[in-house]
Amino acid sequence: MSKSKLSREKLLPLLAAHVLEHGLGGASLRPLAKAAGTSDRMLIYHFGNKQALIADLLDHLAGLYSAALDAGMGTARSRNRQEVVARVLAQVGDRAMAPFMALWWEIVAGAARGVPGYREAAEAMMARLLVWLEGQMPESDPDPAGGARYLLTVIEGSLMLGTVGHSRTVREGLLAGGLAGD
Amino acid sequence: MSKSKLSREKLLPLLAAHVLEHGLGGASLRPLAKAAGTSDRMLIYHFGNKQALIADLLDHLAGLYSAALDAGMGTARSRNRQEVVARVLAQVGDRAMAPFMALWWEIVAGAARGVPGYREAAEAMMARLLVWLEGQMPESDPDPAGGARYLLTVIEGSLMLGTVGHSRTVREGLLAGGLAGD
DNA sequence: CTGAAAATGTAGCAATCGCTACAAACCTTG
DNA sequence: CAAGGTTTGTAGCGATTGCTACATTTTCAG
Repeated sequence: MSKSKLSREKLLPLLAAHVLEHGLGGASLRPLAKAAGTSDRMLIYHFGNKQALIADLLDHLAGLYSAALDAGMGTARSRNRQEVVARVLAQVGDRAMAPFMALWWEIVAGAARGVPGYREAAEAMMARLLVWLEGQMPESDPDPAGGARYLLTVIEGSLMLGTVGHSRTVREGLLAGGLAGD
Repeated sequence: MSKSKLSREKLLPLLAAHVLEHGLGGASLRPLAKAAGTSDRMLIYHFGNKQALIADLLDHLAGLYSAALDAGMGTARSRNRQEVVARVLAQVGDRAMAPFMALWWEIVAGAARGVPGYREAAEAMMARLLVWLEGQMPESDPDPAGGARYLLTVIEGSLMLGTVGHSRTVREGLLAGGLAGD
């Protein structure tokens, strides 16, 4: 292991906090370093270059994301798909998750542009979310695997429309699609 | 009118082309100017400052977006919701729309971070897409307005998962949700 | 204790950022 | 043609970018 993996893992949480607050795209070495209590000099020393730093950071953030998911949702099973959608949207739309959401769209944008590492990170995060969603499906569900994929699609669409100011569109759409309580 | 609106509208298509190709976030004045055949000096002269330029540009891009939508889809009505989803995904997932998609996620990311002008642009673009979608609904549909909102949610979720490498998840989800031909 | 390796500070480089000061060219109106 | 506003080129400013050279301190194994 080059350059002591330990130091990097001490730094990552502080870097992640800064990125969650200020965004990923505009993050430059000196502010990042200040947030982590070091110098740009040391960030390069530990991570090699900025791109490697971002890659490590994305990986770390993916871990934080799934941890936040698990922490936020109780273990009680939902009784039907509508309840799954409602609960997930309620949790993920929570204020505490807002920095993650903002970061998430930045990652999606990076993936769409082909920025190195972004698509992999996004894919991993969605895969994790999908597994987690499968665990949230009602016991009585006839097709938990397919249903989870279906709900994931609907939920992500809802989140996007919500961040863009179309919460009302989402509400009416879920109602019409039979995915919201009437 | 300050600084001749005409000049700005001559510039906007060229600026838009550059932004569609190279992204919005990393766009800086000098490359933009070169793409438009001017100098950074003149961009500031015509638009006042970069933020105003971006605002005008977002508005122009929203126009391009809806024009591309209308141009791409024929006038033939779909027979059911599955067909609407399939056709819209086919068109919007087309190669020609890829630059728009990449730009779109950048706009969403900006909206989520509260960058001035982004949320308004995104909201307007989704509103336009929604109207357009309503016009694409099957004549026999029992609830075209609600259905369009529902399909918009599903479609946008599908697009996001697609750009992130989860096309397979989308396929299986649409099938399970009764929104894809079996 | 010693010597090598790891870790860190200080300074700075070339490039780019948005933007501006100044002056010259240009075009319109009288 | 003259005057005055509109448009443009040139040059540059101060700040920031990722990164490096060089020297120094700290740490740890023998």
